[in-house]
Amino acid sequence: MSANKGRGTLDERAQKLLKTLIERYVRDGQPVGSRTLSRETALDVSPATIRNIMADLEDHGLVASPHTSAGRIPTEAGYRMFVDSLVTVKPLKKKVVEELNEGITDSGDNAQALVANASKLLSQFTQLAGVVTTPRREHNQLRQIEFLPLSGNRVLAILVVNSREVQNRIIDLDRSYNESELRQAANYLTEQFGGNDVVEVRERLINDLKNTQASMNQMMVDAISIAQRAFEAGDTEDFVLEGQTNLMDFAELSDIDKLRSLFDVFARKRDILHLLDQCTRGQGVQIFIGQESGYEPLGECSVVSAPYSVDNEVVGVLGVIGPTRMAYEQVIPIVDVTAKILGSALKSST
Amino acid sequence: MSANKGRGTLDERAQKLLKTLIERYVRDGQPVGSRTLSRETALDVSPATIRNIMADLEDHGLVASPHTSAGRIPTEAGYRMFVDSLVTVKPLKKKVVEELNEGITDSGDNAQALVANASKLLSQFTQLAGVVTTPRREHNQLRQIEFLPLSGNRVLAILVVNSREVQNRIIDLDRSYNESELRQAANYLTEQFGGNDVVEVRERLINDLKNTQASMNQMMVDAISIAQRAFEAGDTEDFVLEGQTNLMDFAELSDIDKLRSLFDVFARKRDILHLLDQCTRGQGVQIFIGQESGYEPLGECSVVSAPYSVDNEVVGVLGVIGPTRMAYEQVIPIVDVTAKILGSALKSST
DNA sequence: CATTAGCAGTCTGGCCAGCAGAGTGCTAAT
DNA sequence: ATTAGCACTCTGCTGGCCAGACTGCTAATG
Repeated sequence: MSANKGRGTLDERAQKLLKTLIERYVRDGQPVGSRTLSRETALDVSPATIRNIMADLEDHGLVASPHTSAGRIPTEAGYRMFVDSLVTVKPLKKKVVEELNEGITDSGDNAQALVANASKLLSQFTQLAGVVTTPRREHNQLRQIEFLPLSGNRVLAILVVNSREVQNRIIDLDRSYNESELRQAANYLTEQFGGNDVVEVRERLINDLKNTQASMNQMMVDAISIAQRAFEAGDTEDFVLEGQTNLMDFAELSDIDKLRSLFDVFARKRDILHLLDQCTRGQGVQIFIGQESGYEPLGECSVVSAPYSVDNEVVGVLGVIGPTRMAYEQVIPIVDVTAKILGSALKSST
Repeated sequence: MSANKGRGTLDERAQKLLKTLIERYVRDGQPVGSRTLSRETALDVSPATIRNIMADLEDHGLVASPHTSAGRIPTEAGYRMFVDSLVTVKPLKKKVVEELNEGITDSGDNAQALVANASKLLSQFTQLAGVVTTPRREHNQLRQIEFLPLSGNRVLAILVVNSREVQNRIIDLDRSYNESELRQAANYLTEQFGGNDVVEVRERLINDLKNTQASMNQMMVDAISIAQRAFEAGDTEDFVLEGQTNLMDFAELSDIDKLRSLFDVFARKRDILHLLDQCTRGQGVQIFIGQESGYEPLGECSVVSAPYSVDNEVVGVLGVIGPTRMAYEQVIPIVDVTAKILGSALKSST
């Protein structure tokens, strides 16, 4: 038994064959036979030899045949090996990078529009479904607070953070406040905490309320309790999915039931968010192949994702979702570059 | 030739048969034959008679047969007649109304959440796709204006309207303004225009700028030109679509290409918005059947919609989209009631 | 004269056999 | 170790066949 058999490492030739097999299979979706493979490679070996090697690859669990007299198709393990060590990512053409850059930069300057556009571009350029989580900074600088009285004991709190994001929340209070009370409270808070991190502000608020309650006048106490309520609910995390209809073109998803459960997962959002969350750790492009994601409806799908950062802080994840049989060597650089562009676009708009 | 033949009006018996034919066809999607129809009705006529009547109905263009030896299925004209004069809408059960009511009312109190929930409920209760346009009032009462300086000549304008909606826009100006200038301008505008209708404010702004420019001090001119910019861009109208995956269960849409073009229309949004816009005129439930919508991808779909109002003013449209073969007698009251509930829910949250 | 029974005609959908095409695994030769 | 050759197998397509379901027509009926 020679080195390229059994559980050992793979022959270089075998690797090369696996690579071309996957590339070929990705191209036209048909199981690849030995004859085709022998013609495709420059190795100059006969189909018979290829058949032997294919048997080895099958032992390794890297390829499989759908039935006796079909060619081979890659298994998930095969794809895994491919993306880990075999794939040669083509650097993107300058023109493509420019198009991406313009597409994102030109999309107005609010964060939501940038994100939506990035998602659209991802789906356009890859012909898969693009997905981008809304940015979510650890460090949100509080700029200003306003309170407006509503009916009953309710108050509309408006927080301006990071100089262009506006959040507003309705808070229920224990008693009603008039306009001037609220204005005083808002001014006090803005003065006191403006320029500080939101999380930090929240902590200081909690402390202040506990420790110095006695020494503060009623207005400040009120202001703080109002503000505390306003900070309670964190931002709702979310993502923008575009081009999901692209997925309907793939034969492996033409089964309407599979497609439906896939779309249902998208609509439910929770699972996808959880999955994307995992991509936050680690930097650079990450790939989930098929079952690796742990979600059944994503069974025959892969996720290629990359976190994007502003000021060296990871604020979100973007990527594409498509069938396991996708052109990784093209998708990977697109995801990679888009993440970088989006990151800097968000930065420059701050 | 008797009264129920040719282009004349329809026999009562013929109408009854058309009705049960449609009800039956809606139920199980199969062409309905004369034998079935004779058993289904209490008319006590033989299949042969039914066949004669069916021939009449076919002359009238109300039913058609897919091929020689199949039963009949309703045409679009048939459905049209059905919904116009034949259908007996069952009033909803109290329990259902309550569930709808609670489902919408309990969904927090911002408008966006209410709308999203209404859409979800529509899709749940009908097993079709639910759609609700975001409310858009003619009369938006301006409550307050704030300006915050950004980098360069840009300013973040925050408008509070109708006491709980907050809009913010970034505007480019011809020169930069410092914080105190902006505050003055904001105060001036809020004082001057607070409580007025946004559209009206805009008009007054344009006039003021033209007529009295000379007599105003620079600050006011600045304030007005800033505000004018802020009012320029109208609200972006939009809709919330839920449960589109429900549509994948219908046999008439199992063709993946039809499904795709349908979903593409949803994603493009523009056409759907235009279609829904048409439902604004006229009150009560409106129905588009198949080609009537004028949009090709909606070929085999119907839209059942109703406008919803706050304070007697129509502010949006909601409805469901599903295959032409849908249970109108159930869908119609659901849409109707949901529109009313959503309207009053929006009112009470003002 | 409307209604009905009966009958011939027709279209679909499922089933099966047969066949070409593609590819494998094995064996024996190089 | 590689390769040529061969027998074998599995798919996908085609055409024929048959049962089932309806219709439209004609002639009979109250």
